[in-house]
Amino acid sequence: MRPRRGRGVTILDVAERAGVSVSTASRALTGHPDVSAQTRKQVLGASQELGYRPSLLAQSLVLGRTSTIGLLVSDIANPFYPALAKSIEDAASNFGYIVVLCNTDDDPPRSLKYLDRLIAQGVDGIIHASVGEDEKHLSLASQAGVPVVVLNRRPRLLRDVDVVISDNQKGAEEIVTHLLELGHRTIGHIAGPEYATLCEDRLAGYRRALEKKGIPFNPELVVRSKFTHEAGAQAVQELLQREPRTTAIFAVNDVVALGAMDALLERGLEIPRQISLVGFDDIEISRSPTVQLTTVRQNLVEMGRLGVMQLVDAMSNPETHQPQRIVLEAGVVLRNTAAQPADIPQPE
Amino acid sequence: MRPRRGRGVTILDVAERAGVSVSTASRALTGHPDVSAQTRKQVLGASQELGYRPSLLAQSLVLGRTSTIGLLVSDIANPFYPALAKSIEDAASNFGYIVVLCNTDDDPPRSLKYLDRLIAQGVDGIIHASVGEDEKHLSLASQAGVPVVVLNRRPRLLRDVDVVISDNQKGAEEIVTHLLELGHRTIGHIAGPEYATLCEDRLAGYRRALEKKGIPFNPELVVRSKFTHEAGAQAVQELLQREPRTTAIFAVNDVVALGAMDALLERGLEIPRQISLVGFDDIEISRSPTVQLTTVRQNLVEMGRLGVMQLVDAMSNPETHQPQRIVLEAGVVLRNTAAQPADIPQPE
DNA sequence: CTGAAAGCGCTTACAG
DNA sequence: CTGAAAGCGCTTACAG
Repeated sequence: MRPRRGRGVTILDVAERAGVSVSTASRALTGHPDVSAQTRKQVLGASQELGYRPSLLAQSLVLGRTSTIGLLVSDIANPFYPALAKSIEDAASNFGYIVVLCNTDDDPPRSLKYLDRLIAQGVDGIIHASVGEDEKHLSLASQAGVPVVVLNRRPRLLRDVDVVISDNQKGAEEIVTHLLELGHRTIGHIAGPEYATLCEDRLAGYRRALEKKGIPFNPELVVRSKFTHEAGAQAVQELLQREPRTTAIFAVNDVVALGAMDALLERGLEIPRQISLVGFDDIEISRSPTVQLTTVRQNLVEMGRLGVMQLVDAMSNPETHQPQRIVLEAGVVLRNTAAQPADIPQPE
Repeated sequence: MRPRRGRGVTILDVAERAGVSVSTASRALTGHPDVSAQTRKQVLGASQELGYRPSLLAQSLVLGRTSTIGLLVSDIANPFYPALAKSIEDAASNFGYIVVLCNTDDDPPRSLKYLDRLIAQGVDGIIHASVGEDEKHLSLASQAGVPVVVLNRRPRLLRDVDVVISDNQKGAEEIVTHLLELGHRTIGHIAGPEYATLCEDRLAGYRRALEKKGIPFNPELVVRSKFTHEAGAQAVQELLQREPRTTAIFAVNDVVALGAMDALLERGLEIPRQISLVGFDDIEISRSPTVQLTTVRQNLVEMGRLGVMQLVDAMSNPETHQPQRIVLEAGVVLRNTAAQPADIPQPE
C-alpha cells in the first residue's frame, strides 16, 4: 500500500528535516513573526527540498474556512451565464477564492441537493444565480451560517441575503416604450415562467409602458415560455396564432428572442420590416453582425463583480456585514431588429 | 463568540443525544452493517432531530478523498466551453463529484497557480481542457498522484494521462476537401497559435487536403490568430491583404470564423456568394438560422462525458487504470457559408 | 454489537 | 523564540 496522496510530504516531514517541532515548522511556514530568522530559513529550506505542499483540507478543518465559494446557475450552457460565471470566477480568484460550479437546471430538488452538498463541503459563501423555485432551500445556507448573495432575482421572502439585480421593470418599460414610439400598437410579450420574479418585473414594465400610452392591456398578447431557444420559437407561433396582427414582440430575454427570431424567419417574416423583435440581457450573440438584436443591456460583468464584493464582505465580516440590495441600471441598446411597423399586412 | 459554522452540530452531539459512543454513531450514520437495528434507529433519530450534517471536510481528511474534481478551461465565456463544461458537470454529478471551475486564460502561470491550488485542496482528479503552454505544469498533478484527463489537446510529452480528442487532422482535411470539390483553389487558413496541438493538426489536415489534390501549399495563405472573435476579424483582413484572390477561408475554429464573418460582412462581401467561410467545432451559435456556418462538428457532449468516465475510472482504480487516448470522429456539417466560387472578382 | 483510542494534517493557545 | 498538547470533525482497526 502506497501512501494515499502521492509522496505525501506532511508538515511532520518538514519539521523533522529542519530539526524543529511541528509547531515551529507551522509558524515558520505561515509567516508567524515569533520565529527566529535562522529557524525560518531552515524550515523553508526543508519545505523546498521536500516539495512540501500544505494540505488545504487540514487547514480548512482547523481554520474553519475553505476559501471556496459555491456558484449555482441554471445552466452554464445557456449563453446568459458564461459571462456572469467568468466575471465571478475572476473576481473570486482575486480574493483567493475558488469556485464550485453547479447547474441547477432550475430544478428545485437539484438545487437543494447542491446547496446541501456545498454547505456540508464547507464553502465559505454561496452565489445563487439560478431562478428556479428554490428560495426556501436557500434558508438552509443562512441557517448554517453561510452567507448568500442572490444574483438576477428578487427574493420573495428571504431577508438577510445580498441581492444584485438589474432594474428589470424599468428596462422593460423602456424598451416597450421604444416600440410604442416607433408606432407599434399590437405588441406581443413572450413572458417567462411565473415563478421567476424577473419575469414578473419585466411583464410589469411592459404593462406600465402600455398604460402610460393609454393602451389597454390585452392578456391574449402575453404568452408564457420557458427560458430556452426552442420555447421561444414555440411561443412565437402561439402568439401569432392568437393575434396575427402583432407587429412587434418583446421577449423576456435574448435567448428566447433568438428562438423567436428563428421561428419568424422560418415563417418567412422579415425582421424588422414585417415584424419587430426585441429582447433583454444583451448577451454576446445578440451583438453579432448577423443578429443585431435590439435589446436591454444587463451589465453581467458588473453584476458578477459586485456579487463577489458583497459576498467577500459578508464572509470577512460576518458580524457587521449589512446585506444590501444593489440595483443596476439596464438601458435599451438600439440595433437592427426594431423599426416602424409596416402598413403591409402579413403574408399568407 | 458564536461557533464558527452555524449551530455546529457535530457527530458528538448526535452520539450524546442517542446515548452511544461517537464510533457507534459514525457506524450507524454511514450504514455500517454491524449496528443493531435499535441503535441505528436511535442514532438516525437523533441526527434528524438535531439537523446534523456531517462535515465533508473532516470526512475528506480521514478518507483521503474529497469527491471533487478540478476543471481547467481557457475561458468559460468563450462559447466553445460552456457545452463541454455542462456535460462534464452533469456526468461528474452523476458519480457524486462536484466540479471546481478554473479559467486559465491560456496563461501558463495562471494554470500553474490553479493546478497547485487544486492539488493542495485535494481534488480527486483534474480535467484539463485549456490549450495554453502549460503541459509541464500538469506533471505536478501526476507527481502528486492526482489523475488527469486531457480534453481537446494532444499532449506532446506527457504520458500516463488520459486523452479525449477529436480527429482534428481528419476533420480539417475533410472540410478543406469539401472546399476544393466546390472548385476553390485559393483557400486561406486562419490558423491558431502554434503552441496548441489542435491547431497544428488542423493545419496539417489543410495541407494534406491540398496535397492530395496536387495543389502547392502557399504559406502566404496561412495567417496565425488567437482564439478570439476579434483576432479572427483581424486575421481575415491580413489574409485578404496578402491574397485578395482568396475565394474561401478555413478558420481554425468557429469563434474565429465568426469574427472573420464579421469582418467579411463589414467589407461588404457576401457569404458564400463572393467568398466561402468554414470553421471547426460546431458551437451552438454556428447553428443559428442567421449564421448557418458550414463547419466540422466536434461532439463536445461526448467529449465531456467520456472524459469524466475515464477520470472516474482512474480515481476509482488508481492501481489498475490504464490511461487511454480516445479519438472522436469529427465530420463536416454542411450549411450555408460555403458554395462554389464566383467568377466575379471581388469588389473595389 | 459497542467503545476507547489512534490518526487524517494541520494551527494555536499555553507554558517555558 | 520554541515545544508539548489539545483540538478541528470525522473514521476505523483493535479489543472486548
